Amino acid sequence: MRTHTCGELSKAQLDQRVKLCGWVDTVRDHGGVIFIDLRDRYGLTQIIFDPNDSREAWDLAQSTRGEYVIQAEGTVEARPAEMANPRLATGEIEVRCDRIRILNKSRTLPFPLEGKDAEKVSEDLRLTYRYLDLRRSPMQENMRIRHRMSQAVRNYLDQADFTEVETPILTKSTPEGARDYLVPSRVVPGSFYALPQAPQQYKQLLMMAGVDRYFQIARCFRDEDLRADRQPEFTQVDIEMSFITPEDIYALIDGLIADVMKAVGKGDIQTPIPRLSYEDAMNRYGSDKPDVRFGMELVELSDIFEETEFKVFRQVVGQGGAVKAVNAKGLGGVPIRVMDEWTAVAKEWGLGGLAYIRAQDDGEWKSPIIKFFSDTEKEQLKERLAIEPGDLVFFAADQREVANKALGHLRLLAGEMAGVIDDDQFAFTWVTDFPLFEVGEGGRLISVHHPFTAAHPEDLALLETEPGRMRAQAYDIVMNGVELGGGSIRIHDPEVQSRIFEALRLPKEEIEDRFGHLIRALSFGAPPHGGIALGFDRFVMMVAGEDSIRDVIAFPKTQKAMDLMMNAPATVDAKQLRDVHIKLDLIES
RNA sequence: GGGGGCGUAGCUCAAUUGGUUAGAGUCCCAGACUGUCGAUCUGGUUGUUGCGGGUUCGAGUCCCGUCGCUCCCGCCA
Repeated sequence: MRTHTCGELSKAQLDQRVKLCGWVDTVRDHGGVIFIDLRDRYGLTQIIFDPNDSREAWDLAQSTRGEYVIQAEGTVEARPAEMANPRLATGEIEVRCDRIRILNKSRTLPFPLEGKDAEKVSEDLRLTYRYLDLRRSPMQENMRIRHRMSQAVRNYLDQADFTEVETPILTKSTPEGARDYLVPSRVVPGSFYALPQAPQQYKQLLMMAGVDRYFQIARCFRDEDLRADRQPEFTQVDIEMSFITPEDIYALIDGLIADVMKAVGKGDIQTPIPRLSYEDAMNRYGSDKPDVRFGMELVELSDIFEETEFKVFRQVVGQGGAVKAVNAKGLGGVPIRVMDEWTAVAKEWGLGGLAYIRAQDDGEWKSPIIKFFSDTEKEQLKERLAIEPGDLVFFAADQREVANKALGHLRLLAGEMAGVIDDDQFAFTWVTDFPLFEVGEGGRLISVHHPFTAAHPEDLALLETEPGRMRAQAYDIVMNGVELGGGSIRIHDPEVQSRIFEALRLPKEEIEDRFGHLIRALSFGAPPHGGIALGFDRFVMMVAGEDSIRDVIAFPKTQKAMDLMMNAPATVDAKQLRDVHIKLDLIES
């Protein structure tokens, strides 16, 4: 139907007879000559119709409207120099057409695809007519970026001798973790499959199968509430390897990220990617996913205030808590109103309040608490925080975890306000040595990563005594303050695995029922193994410079997990329900 | 489950802090125009102010409920 695409013609094809197909982007009708911008995925080409060339074609051209699909035939001509359009790749030429076929008409679109309003169209409209939204060039570009990234991942892992294996979508519900999406069984009444939250157990079983190096670009499903970076179905680059230590994972992923970033033209990533222990990340950045594009690190001050006159600080230190602060360089001039907002944020994250010092340009400190500080304390503060005129210092005094987290959030606000976060920079970091357990309600242990995670070799002995202090052989990869992925070395000893399940206080029957196959598999010569999973949608989102993964997923769902285009989920026929043995008794009408 | 924001013409937004007949740009329709590329010019059509109640002489505006979209907390091993 076409000899060329709308993106490829140039002076190289001068005087050639060509056929183009595409969508009518805009029509500029001058009464005589008519200009049409013809668009396809590859670009935009100006085609012109002159009544003197073909009255018939000119008439048809005049009847076209936006988004009509046409085929046009004509000759490639150079534009006069002053008529060239430097903003178009094809801007030096145009196609003088004497034939046109209208392949399909289009109703007026429910929203504009181009122009100043196109970027602001409400998202529910875009989602209802997603196929139209996807015609927009930013969306086309996002789909291309995603494609290039997945290709780069496949190439890299293929060259590293990985085998891509598909694992089941219809699988089994496991306790803990996210809520499962369930699929009723027709053949076994009253039984349900679950869609995988991740191919976790399958990939470990593949190691026991001797696959040695597995990967999958895997769809995962979690029935939890949505966010800008969370969809009910999402994609992971899922990786597992045998006979490895964390170092092997770091090296592999460093290389993978560098390759992928290169493939999308985002330059050279410095490898090895720097590492931070979980403890350091929390102490220095107040987050397990630190944005390391800027400084403003958290500074320890507890020792300075052990015996201070300022009661609030002294008591916190006396009770084993921490006094810490951040020097938000150059923000000394922020209005009190902002400090009030930040105080509210501080309280949301558990602080009693937010003390601060504003170092004025003349060097004088303004602060509600400074009167309590001795000269020595002030001197130590100034030195340790490197306070200069024009700086803003804010303090947190609380239990160490609370102070860290609160300052971590405030640090991000401060960095943003100071304009020190470079949107074009991509800063990766590993966070290592996560704790194995966190302590939940009633002292109950919960796996921080998942219950198959191996403990740090030195810490296994603490399992029955101080499990809360155990470190895991678990790691996250973080990009610009966003958790890109995480993984761990897995337990390969069935006895250790059983001890962990017991420590998690899972009932014996449940362990057998839900994890029996895994423990059994471990007992048949399971190799030491470990892996990682990367959140592919987030990765693409960051590279594409979007704020939501919805913009890098072709057909995403709304915050209520609805597909507005397909109108899913939806009710089904009574017969379909009978087939799967389901009766809708609990729905209140 | 909780907190915040938004909902007015096909689209993007106004509408004097309760006051006459709800406007603008754009899109769309018609006409004019042979070098535009956000074409231009002239004219025209377009409203259940998300929905349902309430207060009031009077509601886009205030109150209650509800629906939808969105951001966040909880949740997401």
